[in-house]
Amino acid sequence: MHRIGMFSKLGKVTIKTLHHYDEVGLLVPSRVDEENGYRYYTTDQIFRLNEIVSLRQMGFSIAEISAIVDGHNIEGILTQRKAELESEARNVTDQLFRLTNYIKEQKEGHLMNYQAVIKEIPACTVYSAKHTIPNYSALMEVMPALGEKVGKLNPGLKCVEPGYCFNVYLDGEYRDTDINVEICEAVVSRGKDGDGIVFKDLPAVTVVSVLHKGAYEKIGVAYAYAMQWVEQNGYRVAGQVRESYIDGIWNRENVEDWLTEIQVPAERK
Amino acid sequence: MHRIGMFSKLGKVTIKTLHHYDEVGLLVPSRVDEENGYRYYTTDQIFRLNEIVSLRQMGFSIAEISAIVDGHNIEGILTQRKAELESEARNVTDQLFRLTNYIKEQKEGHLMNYQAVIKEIPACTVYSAKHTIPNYSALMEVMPALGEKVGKLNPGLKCVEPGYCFNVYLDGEYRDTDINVEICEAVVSRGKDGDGIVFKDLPAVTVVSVLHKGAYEKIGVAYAYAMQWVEQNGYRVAGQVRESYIDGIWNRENVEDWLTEIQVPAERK
DNA sequence: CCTTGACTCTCCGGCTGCAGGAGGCTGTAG
DNA sequence: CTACAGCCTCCTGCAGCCGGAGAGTCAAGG
Repeated sequence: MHRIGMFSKLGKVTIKTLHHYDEVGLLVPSRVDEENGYRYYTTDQIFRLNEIVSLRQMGFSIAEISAIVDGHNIEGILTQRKAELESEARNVTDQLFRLTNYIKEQKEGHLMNYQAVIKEIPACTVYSAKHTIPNYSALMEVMPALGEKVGKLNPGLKCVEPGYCFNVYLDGEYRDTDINVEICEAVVSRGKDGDGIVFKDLPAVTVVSVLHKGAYEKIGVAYAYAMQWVEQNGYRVAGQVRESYIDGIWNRENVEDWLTEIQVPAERK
Repeated sequence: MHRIGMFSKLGKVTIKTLHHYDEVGLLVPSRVDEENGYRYYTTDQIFRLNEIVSLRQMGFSIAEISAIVDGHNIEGILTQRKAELESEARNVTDQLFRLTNYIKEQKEGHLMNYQAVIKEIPACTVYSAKHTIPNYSALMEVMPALGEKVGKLNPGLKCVEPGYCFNVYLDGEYRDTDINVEICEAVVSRGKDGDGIVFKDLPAVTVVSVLHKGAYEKIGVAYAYAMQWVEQNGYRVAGQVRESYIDGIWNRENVEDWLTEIQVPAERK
């Protein structure tokens, strides 16, 4: 029989840890003196302790270890932990990727105009319409007109708050004339289709998001940054890029205050 | 100006998170209504939020992010985080290795007689003596005799508690006759060398530890297990193996109760 | 026999980054 | 006028211990 200090040296764990394992019932001393509360352990309990330490070194939680040493659902717990570890491994590699990239950007003296963030866009219902417009500035005429048309077709239809209105450029290449674009705006419920307007339910999607502030002319840089980020950080483009309008002419006078978000659907390579 | 709910949707973070960032001063609303305490955020603050989210996705702590966005010691924090991540990556790979192995052992129906654990053996002072003994059972005569000899040479010298007494087999191959062995026992302080006895200060060392219970005859299996474990889990033997005696004939009558620990100094490959 | 010092006990608080919930005020739409 | 959503401020909890306070215990030395 060893007192706790001796036992802690034998097993090379701290007294606090032994206290804790006692408290949660994972490793209960074989005898506790009723008078003074001293804990006494047998040499044999080293085995149990060793098993616990071994499992903790594989990253199992106390609850899981309790189940394992009691023989409950061992296989399930092991395979689950394995899956967890694999996902952890992916995460760490990802973080390392991003960090390395970030450090490189810093060193290159990039002005860090852009910050890429991974986001989950929730599922939503949108109305959409495809247009061919002569040039980019024509967008600002088409969009309000489309809003009105939808309003007439579906009186009382409401957009979501905050607004989520985005375009998808359908051309396979860059064009500054005769641009094929699909305009989408999120609404709270479906409405009637018609007159080129179609309602759709979009699933949730993971995107790489890059914010762009200011005039639309320079938005190409934000696109470039987003695409490069996706490539350099081990992702792959997994859908159509959305250009979402947060602030614009409708609520800001000053062009410098306009705010646009590039959303690139992405998944891990 | 957006209220907190709106802003949380814009940035795709929870209200709780925004509360928290406000509390720790990382992202303070640009205006707080004095009457009702409502928080108001500007659209511009999305940028700051984005930067914070981006850094959190790389695994920085709140304190580190505060320092980074305030421009304090950016480079140091980044490189430190990188080192952390690299060590995390190694850890996860290690755990995965061990777990995979453990699962395999389970499936093979191994009786799980042994459990390997990584331990840190603290630095200690030992006396040691090299012997050539005719066979293994002779050990049990040599060891007590050695203890007495040391005691005479250094009266009052004390061993550490709990005892740490181990052998190192010096032969490059297995032998069951004329065995070269070094006997070591940890003591609280140095003493006089002499008569084949040498005091040494051993540095701390990381070992893979395997416990063996019962007679010494079958200890070979424990050795085999330990060595195999080292190999299969991505480690490399980094020193002489120690065979440490925890319980034995001196305190247990029953051979079944004897307890020995194989300590294989190991380092990551 | 008394003191000292090493051990042990039981609370209690803290760490990280929020989440969840209670209880109560606010603001707007019907 | 009444819902009802939205917001506020506490307070607690999580996981696995660590650190410390305050107090009792035990064996050895003077």
